Amino acid sequence: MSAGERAIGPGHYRAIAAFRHELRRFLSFSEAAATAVGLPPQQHQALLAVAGHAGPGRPSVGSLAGHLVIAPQTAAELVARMVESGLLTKSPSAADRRRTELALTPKAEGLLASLTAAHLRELEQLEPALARAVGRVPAAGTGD
Amino acid sequence: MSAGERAIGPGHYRAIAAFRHELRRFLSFSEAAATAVGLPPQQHQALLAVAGHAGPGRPSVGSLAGHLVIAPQTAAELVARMVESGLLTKSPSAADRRRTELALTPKAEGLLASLTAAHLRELEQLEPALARAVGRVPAAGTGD
DNA sequence: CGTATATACATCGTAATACGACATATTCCA
DNA sequence: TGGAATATGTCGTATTACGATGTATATACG
Repeated sequence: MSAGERAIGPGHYRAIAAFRHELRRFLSFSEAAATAVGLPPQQHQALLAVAGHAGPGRPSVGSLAGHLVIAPQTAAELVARMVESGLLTKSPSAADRRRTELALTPKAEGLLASLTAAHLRELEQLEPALARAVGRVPAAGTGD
Repeated sequence: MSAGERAIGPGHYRAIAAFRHELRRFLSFSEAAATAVGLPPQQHQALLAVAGHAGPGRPSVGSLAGHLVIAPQTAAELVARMVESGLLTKSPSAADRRRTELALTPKAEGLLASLTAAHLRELEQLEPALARAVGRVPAAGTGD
């Protein structure tokens, strides 16, 4: 075959399907854990993104969207729901008044700490399974 | 602190947030790739699960649900949409007539092969980033 | 300085998908 | 055989995402 083409076979499908299954198991656990404490899954992810924000200062609505890989207006709606339910506070940025800076409320900090502890335990189990699943994905063109 | 408690700190949040961000980037790529060939993301996952089915014989609606970690009736609805659009075929199981066995149509095989080639390329890039992100998650209780 | 353009956030209507509750057909078992 | 369990299907509802669009603020440039 010519350069750039890839031969796909049953081995590829089994390996990638197994990888996706591991991802889904973890995501399913995470959604259930969030729901169990009364938090929609996306709101849990937003709390984590705000608390784990890398740069200096507080994250904005736009940087939250970037971190969650969602459209900016989707992040704005998500934030509005979370302010409404007492999980986030918004404050206009002093440097750029178009921006809204986000911060966790004490209530949100408590929920996030609890959820994160559970996730750390789950991740300790997921890590080997996920690494195994990724490692078993054959290199393209070598795989059935 | 007492046994079983976990001290959660900024390091945990940053590490787990980074891990989730890597997952989201991959999932976002995958959704975009599926959509680009006219396939809803869940239907792409269903094709992969059927093609990568581990056991002997063909997968049923229920085993598809198990693999995708969704409720059985959700899988039944998904399958119905896919049969409607010419991606899957259903046939009653000879051994247990409650079950419906699933198979890909040639059209679906073509789409899946194309998508899988693209995903193999993406996974080659994701693997190190994901492994790095998982590896940076501190052990519970040691983390800020 | 003032206008054009870009950026950040917000609002509204629409679409996709998942689940709970429930229904039906088939199988298993006492 | 009768009843419980299993597999799939149907329907109504809720969540959430996005495109299109609007408004406020910032920036570039002549």
